[in-house]
Amino acid sequence: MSKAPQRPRGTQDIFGEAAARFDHVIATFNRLRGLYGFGRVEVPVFEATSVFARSLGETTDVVSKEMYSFEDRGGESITLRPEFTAGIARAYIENGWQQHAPLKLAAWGPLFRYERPQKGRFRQFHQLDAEVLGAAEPAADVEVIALAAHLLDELGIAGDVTLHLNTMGDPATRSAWSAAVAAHFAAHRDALSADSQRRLVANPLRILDSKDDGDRALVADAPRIDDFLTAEAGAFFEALQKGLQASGITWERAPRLVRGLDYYRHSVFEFITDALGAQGTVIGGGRYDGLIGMMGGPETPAVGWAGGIERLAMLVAEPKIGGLVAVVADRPENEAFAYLTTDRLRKLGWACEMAYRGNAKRQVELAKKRGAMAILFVRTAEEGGPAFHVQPLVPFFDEATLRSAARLTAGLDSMVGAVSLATS
RNA sequence: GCGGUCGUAGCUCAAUUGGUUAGAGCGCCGGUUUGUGGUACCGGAGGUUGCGGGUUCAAUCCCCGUCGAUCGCCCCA
Repeated sequence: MSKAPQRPRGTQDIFGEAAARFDHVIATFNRLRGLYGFGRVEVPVFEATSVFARSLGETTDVVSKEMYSFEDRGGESITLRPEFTAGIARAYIENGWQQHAPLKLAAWGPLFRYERPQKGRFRQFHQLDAEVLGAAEPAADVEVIALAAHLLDELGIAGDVTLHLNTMGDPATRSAWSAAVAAHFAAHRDALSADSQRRLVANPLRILDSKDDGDRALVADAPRIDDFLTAEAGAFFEALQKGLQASGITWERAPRLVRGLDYYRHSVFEFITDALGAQGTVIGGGRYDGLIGMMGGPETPAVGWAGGIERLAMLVAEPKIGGLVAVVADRPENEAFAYLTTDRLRKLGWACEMAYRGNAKRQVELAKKRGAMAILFVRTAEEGGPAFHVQPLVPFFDEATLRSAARLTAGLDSMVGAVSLATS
């Protein structure tokens, strides 16, 4: 047992009901992003380390300790993608996608971060991602947020999740506010927790979401960004809120919600639930007008979000699994008819399966255990062709469904000859 | 990186203050019964108690380490 291979820490084998939830989240996302005109984009799962290192700037902890980086055989430093945005930005620059701007893109897939696992936090995890590149208008922010809100609604979890919204303003706003916040906390340095004294040097804005009770008192009368907004930044935030309101989206103003990296501008938002403990952010995003320019591309405004598939999957209701029609040959000599029936059913769009082994009785038992919707017994009619007996197993396997089955057998009729349909 | 809790059949869990051949349900395999079929009964397989070391006459239980899981902190792109 101990010699058997064990999956690496923080990875998961997703199966059964959990896999069905996972799948449901992705399917819903794919459907909705189509409704909003977001095209699918595929970018590499690994990139040159510099792609992520640059987008993360000098956040040394993140770059040095929390990325899966290694040297390939050519001696190049490679990193497993810890986020989508940097790779998409790289692709945008490299392929000259500015010709397509404004470009609406969607992606989903695995991401990797070398972190201590917690509830809803893994080393290989999966995210949905939606980005609008090359649009400076607040309408783009409205649209990506609307997509996120719609997704939560379709997943049936909108009631558990709150949209927290803030603005970082433009660069002038941000630097003025940031400096004021730093000055405020510096003036009360001795009252800050040890962690926050460290933040004061590394990233003062992060003190705003400290969990320390003592810090919170100081945070309460920290300078507010609203007092530093330039006319332009204020107008942008105003337009965003008007757009959201007109779209029927509700939100909570979160004046202390921030992004540490300074290429973020204007909108910052997170959809948060309290149903998942400390890892309550289910979708997070914002506008990152400074990123593409910083990575060496043309100055390009952009806005987007990413959502944790695992976290979303934990919140969705149990999807109904199964629902197959089990085809059972009453006797071995009916197997050929059963194969034919199964084939026809599938080509007519019915989900169905035949058991691999066991006699008819056993197959019935297993079909029931597996949650089949109905059992279709294939028999031999007195005239020699196949005869069928339908046994519904679930309440919603109703008359319409039975009629469809009748139509199926009618189709078989022309192929096989004499057919009789027996229903109970 | 730091701290708390946890780790016993395939799964969910038991096992009196450390005490003899570590149990049950479900699942799995086989049989009987039933017979348009989810039944009931009988039997069977399956564990070096995560792994390694220590204390003890004796360890699932106590101690140390390690690997995982879980909850929180740090971090959060």
